Amino acid sequence: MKISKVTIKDVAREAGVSISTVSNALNGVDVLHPDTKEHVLKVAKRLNYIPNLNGKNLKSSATKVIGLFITSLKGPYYDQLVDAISKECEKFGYELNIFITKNDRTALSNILGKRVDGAIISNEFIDEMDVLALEKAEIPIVFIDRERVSKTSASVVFDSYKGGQDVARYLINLGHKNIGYIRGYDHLYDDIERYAGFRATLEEAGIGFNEENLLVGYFEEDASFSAVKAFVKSGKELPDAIVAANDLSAIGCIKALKSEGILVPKDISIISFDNIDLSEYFSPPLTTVNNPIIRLGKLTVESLLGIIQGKTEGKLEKLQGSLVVRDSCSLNKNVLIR
Amino acid sequence: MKISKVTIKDVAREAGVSISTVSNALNGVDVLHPDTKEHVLKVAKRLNYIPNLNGKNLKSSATKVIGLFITSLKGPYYDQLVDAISKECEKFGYELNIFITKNDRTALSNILGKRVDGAIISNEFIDEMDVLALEKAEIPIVFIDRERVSKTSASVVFDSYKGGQDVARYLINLGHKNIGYIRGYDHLYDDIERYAGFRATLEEAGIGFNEENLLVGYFEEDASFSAVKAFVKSGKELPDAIVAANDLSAIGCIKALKSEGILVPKDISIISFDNIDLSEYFSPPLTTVNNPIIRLGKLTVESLLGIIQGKTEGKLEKLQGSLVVRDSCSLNKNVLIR
DNA sequence: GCCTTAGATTAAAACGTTTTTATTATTTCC
DNA sequence: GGAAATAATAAAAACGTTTTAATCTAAGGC
Repeated sequence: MKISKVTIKDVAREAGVSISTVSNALNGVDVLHPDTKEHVLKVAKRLNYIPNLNGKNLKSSATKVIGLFITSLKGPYYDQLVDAISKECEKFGYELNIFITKNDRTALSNILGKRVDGAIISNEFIDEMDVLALEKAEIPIVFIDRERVSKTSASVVFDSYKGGQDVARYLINLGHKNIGYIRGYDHLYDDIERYAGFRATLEEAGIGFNEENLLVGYFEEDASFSAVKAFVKSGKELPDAIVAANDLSAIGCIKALKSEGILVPKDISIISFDNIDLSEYFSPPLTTVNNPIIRLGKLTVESLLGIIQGKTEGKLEKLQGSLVVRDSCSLNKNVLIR
Repeated sequence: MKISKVTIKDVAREAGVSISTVSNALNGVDVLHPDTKEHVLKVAKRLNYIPNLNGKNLKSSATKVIGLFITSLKGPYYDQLVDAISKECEKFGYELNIFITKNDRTALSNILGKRVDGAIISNEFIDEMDVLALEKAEIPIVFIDRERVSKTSASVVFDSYKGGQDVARYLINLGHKNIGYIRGYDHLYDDIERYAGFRATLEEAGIGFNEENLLVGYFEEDASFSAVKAFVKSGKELPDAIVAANDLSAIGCIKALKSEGILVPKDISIISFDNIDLSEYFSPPLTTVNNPIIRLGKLTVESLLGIIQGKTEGKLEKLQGSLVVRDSCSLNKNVLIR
């Protein structure tokens, strides 16, 4: 049934040489007579020989592949991130291998199971203990969802805390005092940091936060839509402004408001994070904190390759964003009147 | 430097049994005394043993992973597709492993190099000869970018030809005669089929096509924007309607027109393919052909697993879409006047 | 109590490579 | 022209598993 696969042995037999010679010819170890090398290569090609990677990686454990372990690829944020990472890997001659997984075991088993030379991890489900195991095994890793540094593991993150501060300050400067917040997932680095920065800044400014105005949108458009819709329907007093944990949430939020006849930014200001492409041509164009996703992706790969090649040790890099002002926020009406 | 990895041998030594016993215990081969099994498992856990996948797959070549070989993940279309595929794999206990590659060699080498049990291929760069090699090797494969069937390879495609016919008929019924077209990539199945269906329908209706109205937008928003912008700037007579090869192209097209003061659908009708989420809330909401992406993804995985498990042979499945009428098309003004 | 059988475990072969070491053939040196 | 160095190739060990075949021990059968 199963067609017998052509192995290095077959090539050796067909070419009339030993398997070591074939291996050397194929891997460019410059020790062979040019004629034999050429001959072997020709035979290998004729037989359509393709090396078994399991055999190969079993012996010489450099796979030349880096693994990206991520919980989801959905949405424009990951689009950009993955694209940047992929391009950068290609540039350096590494293969990228993406694993979508919420299950930390598949990550562990693929990383420690030596299918990759190094890993990029954006997977909050890998818990502290497993991270420790990875560090102990001294496998090159870059985290983009947590701050974690060792000799062989680095972190590249967006300075979300600073982002949270920025949006809070911006809204405060516009005269807003009653500010709501739509969180994403409260176990995610970016969500935690953004919210923390926001709250801290409010506190510094002596402005209170009404816990009733804290919604949850799971970084998604639909969930945010529902949450906001429900809030409005409940008849509670609307805040002057709302911070959304990411642009997608802001979009869901604005759509919900719109469906209830509430206008942005006239009746309420909305501000968010990421600056995805869509935020520019959504109506209204979103005021948002630019997240340098592409640079983050590039740096991640560079950092990882540095560790893999033994050139650098793990370190923490925190990338700064900047506020992109568009049309979704306006001065507080009360301030205007005053 | 490199920390020595714990292998099955270490577990065996520590547990005071042979490596075969460890292997049997770990893989649930029911031949061991329950007590030994339990003991071995406990030791393995204590040592944090994780099997080397290369060693494992070298011997017993069932990897329980399926590979997705795809040229790009960018854009909402692939978002949905990959998400559907991923969920379906998980459902059946298979690991999904995504390779972004324009380079057919990495695909070939990973598939024939036995890192996967089967492959889903959406990669036009894999040429006919290599496809033949894959079929000859009898490796389970499902193509979603071409029609190709053998005992171990299947195809699941969207009926793009029919889609092309549908949009053409719809525009003709609205009274349009001078119709333009924005193609994607003319080596891609969906692009070829859509355009062919469109042209054939025009011909049947006795309506000519002006080759000057054929633009190229590479399935992207930006490229389409530029192409349309250039067309308008050139001063050529605008068609009554334009078919865009996908929604993203339509969006770029509409934005370009808008920037030149041309209104959709008042001045010109735009129709496209895919029905991505965005098409609903873009302004104007797009009239487009619904592409059952999620069903396509599910069917792909089911089909592949059927082949892997030897239950089914390869077959061709062609999924039908349907026109979703929104606001980007209108009756031809000339018809109205008449 | 001996022989067979079943149950439990182990030893050894195999998977397809790379790499280290060994072998053979050729050249260089004086 | 023989020893030593060099070049070219091959043999064998190793990587970490699974699996097949072999061994050992205890249990039954008579």
